[in-house]
Amino acid sequence: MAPMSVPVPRLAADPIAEAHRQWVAHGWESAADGMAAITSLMRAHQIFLARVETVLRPFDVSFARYEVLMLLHFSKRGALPMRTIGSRLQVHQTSVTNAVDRLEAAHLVQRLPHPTDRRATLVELTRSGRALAEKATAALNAEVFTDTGLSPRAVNDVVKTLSQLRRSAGDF
Amino acid sequence: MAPMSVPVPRLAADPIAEAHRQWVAHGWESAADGMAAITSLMRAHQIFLARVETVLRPFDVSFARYEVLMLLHFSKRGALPMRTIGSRLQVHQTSVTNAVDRLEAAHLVQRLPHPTDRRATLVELTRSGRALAEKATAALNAEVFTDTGLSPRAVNDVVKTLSQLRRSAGDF
DNA sequence: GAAATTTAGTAGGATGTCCTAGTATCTGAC
DNA sequence: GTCAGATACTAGGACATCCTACTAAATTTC
Repeated sequence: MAPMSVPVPRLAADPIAEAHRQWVAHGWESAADGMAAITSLMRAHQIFLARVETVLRPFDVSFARYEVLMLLHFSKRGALPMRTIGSRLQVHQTSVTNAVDRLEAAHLVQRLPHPTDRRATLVELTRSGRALAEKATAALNAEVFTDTGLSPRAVNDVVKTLSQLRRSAGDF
Repeated sequence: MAPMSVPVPRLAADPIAEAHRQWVAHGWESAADGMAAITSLMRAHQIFLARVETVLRPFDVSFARYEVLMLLHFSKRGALPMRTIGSRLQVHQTSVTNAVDRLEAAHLVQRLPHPTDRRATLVELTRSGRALAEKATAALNAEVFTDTGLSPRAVNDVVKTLSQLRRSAGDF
């Protein structure tokens, strides 16, 4: 942190506003707003992912693996087929294989044969996996989710707008 | 695409709305909205990144490398120090090194010694790099940015809300 | 009932991101 | 002027994501 007596250096203008101006200057008015929206999304994602990963680091899980744990935590039996995990989280099967490999190595989940479909594999939360999910959630709630840096109204707007977007993209 | 006579299979409910319900059910009301907002952001990011990468694939550049090209394209001399690229794009120096390595291998940019600071390296857009930036932008404008799947009003709201957020996160 | 197709999961590889560590150079305090 | 600390960049490694290709098992078709 800079001492208070030292003026904070002038930061450059918002790079996205700058890009928007460039888009307009090049005659791409009709795409400028969309470009700004998508670029904003990319940056906001980066910012929040970093925050979340920082909070999760002491628990030795990534956000991707945390999402798997929570999905299992919320399921009736604490177990789901790999494939189901992939569709709920909207990630590629191979990403699920990767995440489950690591979770299993950390004894947070365990692979079990599916009782009726021998192609499928069930992923089951272990006792320590469930405990970790709860502790990590408490930390995320306290340190990230409760105060996102946006007003409650803005938070709601973001959720609504993006859910409209996800729906139009076939997310659900 | 499914023929019109075949009913579209019932998709599961929105997974984020479902997670929100779970959060509330577990007594985490004060964090539920923030969780939903951040999770929505993650999904929206994933959706748009995939769209953008699909459009850029024929040009053999990723979105990360495209951003570097555009930054150089918009600079006065078509050249910037590595470090400047990193701060403008808000990515780690090593990510810049990685992107520039690949862009240079594709002859889209070229590394030059900095005239006054021998520690620094200038990255300069080549003729073909500039041409590619223009063609890729035309494709992105036409296929992604002009129609994001959101209303113009929603697009503006997203930009405004997220810029407030980026500012509070120190993004500019 | 057998063959073709679809589905579930894994393996290997590419890309992008970050982190830590290391080298070279510049800056500023003394 | 020297030397300590800051700054610019690269190297190597950990993760996460996707893609293509492959095996095994279930389902559909005929």
